[in-house]
Amino acid sequence: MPKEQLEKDVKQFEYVEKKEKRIGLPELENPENVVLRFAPNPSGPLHLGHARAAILNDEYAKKYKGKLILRIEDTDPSRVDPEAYKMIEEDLEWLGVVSHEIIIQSERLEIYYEHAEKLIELGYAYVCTCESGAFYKLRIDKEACPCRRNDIPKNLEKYKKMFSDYKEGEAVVRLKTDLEINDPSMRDFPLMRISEHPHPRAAGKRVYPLMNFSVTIDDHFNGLTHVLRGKDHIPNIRKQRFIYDYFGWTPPEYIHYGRLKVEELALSTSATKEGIETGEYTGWDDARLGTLRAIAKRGIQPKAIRRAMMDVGTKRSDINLSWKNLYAYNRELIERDANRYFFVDGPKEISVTGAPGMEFHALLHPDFKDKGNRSLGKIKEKETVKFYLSSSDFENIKKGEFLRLMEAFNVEIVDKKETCAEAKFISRELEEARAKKARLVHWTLGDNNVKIKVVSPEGIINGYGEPDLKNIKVDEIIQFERFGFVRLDEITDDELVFYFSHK
RNA sequence: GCUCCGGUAGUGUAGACCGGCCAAUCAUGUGGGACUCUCACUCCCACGACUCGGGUUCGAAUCCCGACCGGAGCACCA
Repeated sequence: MPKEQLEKDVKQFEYVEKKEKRIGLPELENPENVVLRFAPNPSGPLHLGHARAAILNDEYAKKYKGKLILRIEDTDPSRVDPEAYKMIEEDLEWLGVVSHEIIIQSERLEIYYEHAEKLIELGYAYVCTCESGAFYKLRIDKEACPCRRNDIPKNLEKYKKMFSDYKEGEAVVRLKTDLEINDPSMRDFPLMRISEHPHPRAAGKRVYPLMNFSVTIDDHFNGLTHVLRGKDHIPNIRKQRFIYDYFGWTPPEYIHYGRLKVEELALSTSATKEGIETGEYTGWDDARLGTLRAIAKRGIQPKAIRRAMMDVGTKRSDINLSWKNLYAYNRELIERDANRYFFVDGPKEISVTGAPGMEFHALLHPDFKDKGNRSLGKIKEKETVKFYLSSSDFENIKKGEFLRLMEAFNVEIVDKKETCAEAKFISRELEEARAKKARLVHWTLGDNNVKIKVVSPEGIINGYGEPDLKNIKVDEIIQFERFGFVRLDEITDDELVFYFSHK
């Protein structure tokens, strides 16, 4: 026996073996020719909750060199937002999720029709024209409705009429399950229904499959090997199982993850939509929302989200995702690329006398000198110079205080009023400020600055920024020193509009 | 109410299947300190958890039972 093999065998019996640390996602059960799917319903753009399903599916597809199908589940015409199809694809692209195939259920209605008919022909399904309340009552008592007793030709005839005669709510196709099942919703659950609501992509159609039916048909015909979805779908395994069995198909492996809540955030698409309509939110990308487009606008990197979702994994228990963790991952990604600038929030004037003429410079990034300098402006000798301080710094200063204007000089506060203060020049040396443990504050010049607006989830912050801010480009992420990271979203005629990322 | 599922530090996570190496991992956070012309970065130190009660066992975070807490489902939505 070769030495290598021997070592391997010995290792198997060592208890140390099982303590090897798992990295990344848990292994899949039967990972051969893996086919997965991400199946959102197109009622709006994707949010953080969707990101979990999308990313985890993507990671598994990559891990096993499998295939990921994007399946758009648009079989409830009343909940379809025509814009959503495009938005979902954009959001996935931003996330870096690669789908190898796109399936839109409203384009596959004929397949569902055909299979519903097949189930009727086989005697496994029937068309039920009972009033829904009446059926509900019978079902509670585990009793069959009159339609269940109809023969196959009769059912086929009624099925045809669903496409022409019956109105919405008048007929459904039901699967014959078992009236004795303890969960009433399992008993002869519906497969197809009529909706007269116009479908933006399936004009003229009025018969639609219900979720459990279309999902089963598609999972089967698309060769799904593994299904990763929220635990709210657990009961559906049982329902779908009936369909698999009637057709003689084998169901895929299922993995169900728990509910994901995000601190102080409502992820619900329908509630968001309502908020947009009433004007409470500015749009799908409102900074307060958990949509991916809102998060992107705030300069959060897709990789930060991916890492957070990998962290979270596929556990069954519910979790509460913390923004702090997400921000920490994001900071790690953007820190070294984010150049530094001064921005004063809620500017308050401070006039300084006796300063020498000088030019102010600072590094674009304190850890990378080769990135070069930025110019903070210049002043002339003996001029009374006006500076702005942020309102929080202004509030803290006291008369007689020794203060360091960062990258400039040291001053002493001579007088302080409600909205402005006067100071006199003392010295230029930073060391002196350090020795006196003086406060170091950032500033902008009174006459050479850029108007700035920062949009944050908490509201809008106005102020002034240093002149070199004119050089940055839309989409660039920078750090306003002692304020936080921001992303430039828009340059308007008179101001720069930033979105706040995090501290 | 009925039927399922879950509970490890503030948050997320590893360990659980196969009990001992776990006075419990890693990340984030928080507190303190060093560095720094930022409240960012970096470095150091500290803090902080097996929901509870029984049982099995020489030994339980891990197995069993119960309680409590949390969640999901109980649609002609997905």
